[in-house]
Amino acid sequence: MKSEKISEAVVRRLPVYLRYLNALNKREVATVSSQDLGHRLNLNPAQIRKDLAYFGEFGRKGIGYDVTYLIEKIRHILKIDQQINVVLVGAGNLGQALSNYNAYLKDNMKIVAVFDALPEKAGTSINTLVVQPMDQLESTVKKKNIRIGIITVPDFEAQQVADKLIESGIEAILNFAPIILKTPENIRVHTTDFTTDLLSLAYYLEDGREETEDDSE
Amino acid sequence: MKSEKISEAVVRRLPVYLRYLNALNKREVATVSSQDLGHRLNLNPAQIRKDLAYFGEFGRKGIGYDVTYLIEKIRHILKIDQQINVVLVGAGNLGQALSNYNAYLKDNMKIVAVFDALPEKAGTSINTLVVQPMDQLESTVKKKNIRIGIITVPDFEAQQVADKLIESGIEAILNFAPIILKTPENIRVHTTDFTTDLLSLAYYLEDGREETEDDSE
DNA sequence: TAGATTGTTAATCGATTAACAATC
DNA sequence: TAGATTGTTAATCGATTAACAATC
Repeated sequence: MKSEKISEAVVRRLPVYLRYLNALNKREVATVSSQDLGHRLNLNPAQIRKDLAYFGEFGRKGIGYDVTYLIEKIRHILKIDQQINVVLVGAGNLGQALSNYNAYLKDNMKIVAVFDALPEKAGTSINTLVVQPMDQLESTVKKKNIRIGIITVPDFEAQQVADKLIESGIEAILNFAPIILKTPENIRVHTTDFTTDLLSLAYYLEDGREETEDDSE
Repeated sequence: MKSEKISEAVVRRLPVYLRYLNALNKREVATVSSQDLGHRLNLNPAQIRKDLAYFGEFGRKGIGYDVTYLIEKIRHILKIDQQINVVLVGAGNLGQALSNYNAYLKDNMKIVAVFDALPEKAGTSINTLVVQPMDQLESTVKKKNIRIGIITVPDFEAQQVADKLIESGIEAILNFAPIILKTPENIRVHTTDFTTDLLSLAYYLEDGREETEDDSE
């Protein structure tokens, strides 16, 4: 166990480990080696061992990692050994799609409220949740102890919504609008942008141009 | 202009540059410096210059970059100076949400067909597109010259759908299912996973534990 | 004991940033 | 000419991978 700063790359691999460990657990596999994990997840075994070692000594030499124990540890590291409540702002198709993931997120994260800026959306239902108007955001965030906000509104509304979320006391934001949010530095923001993903994929298309095809990977 | 291999990090920044350049263009800003761009996009100006320099000399010393010229160049690099046709498989909420982005993607990428594995979905409509059954995939991909596939099916179907897409002649895949697809190495795959994003955000929550808060960033 | 596998240090690799001559 | 800004090389930083002693 060392007290180095943990890079974001490491943190983003933890949920990937967790997912596969959960699958192993379901199959009642008791133990897994960094070798196995690496092979399955296309990662270097040394990297996996190093990632985990940032947080403690979870394995046993000669044996590997106990699956249920490691699950427990990663859940603790990710702070999802307690339920984390999430609010979603933007009750459009994307918001609706994401709220379907609640089942997947049984790892103790849960979307517990949905808001929309359009007053006429208020009162409609998304899955089991009733869409609320924005003026109830702060009170609901506080009442339900909501700590993470998801933004699925059009880009021109996103900054305003982010501001309101932060004002309401949210600690982290997952932003689906294709803009760079201005936020205080104690608020963690991840932006995930479908169009960026898709446009960058086009780069890798083969085509009739004189590109050198030394794309070694 | 050098002929080094371009890293994925560089390629993923190009659409980000493009988006902001388009915004500048709309505002009829003629010229932009790496300084300006960096400030707006939270990137180091040297990095922006270096990224662009991989592909050519697009700027003018003492002046900066001509906005419309740079847009043209980046569009060419990303290969979206021609229309790229995209197929979406999985007509659920997420598929529907993504098909709404067609308007955004006016940069010459377009979702031109939607498929679903469930026979009863066939014939229903998503935006202006009629959902087709899977057995029409290959013929449609060929007929419409579709080159990229988006997978928005449940995780247990994703590998199968990927196989079919590849068989049909697709060159790249954007995968929204939380699994690691096995694909031939000439097929480019980007996986984007909502649950990974959300779980990794939880790590950054402040809480009552003895975490050292040297999270310097 | 022999074989397997961890945790960790050292080596490598790659990406970001700084610096600056060239030049508009 | 003076000021601004590029393109590019060199320096720095950080992340990944290899190697191996410790040990189950």
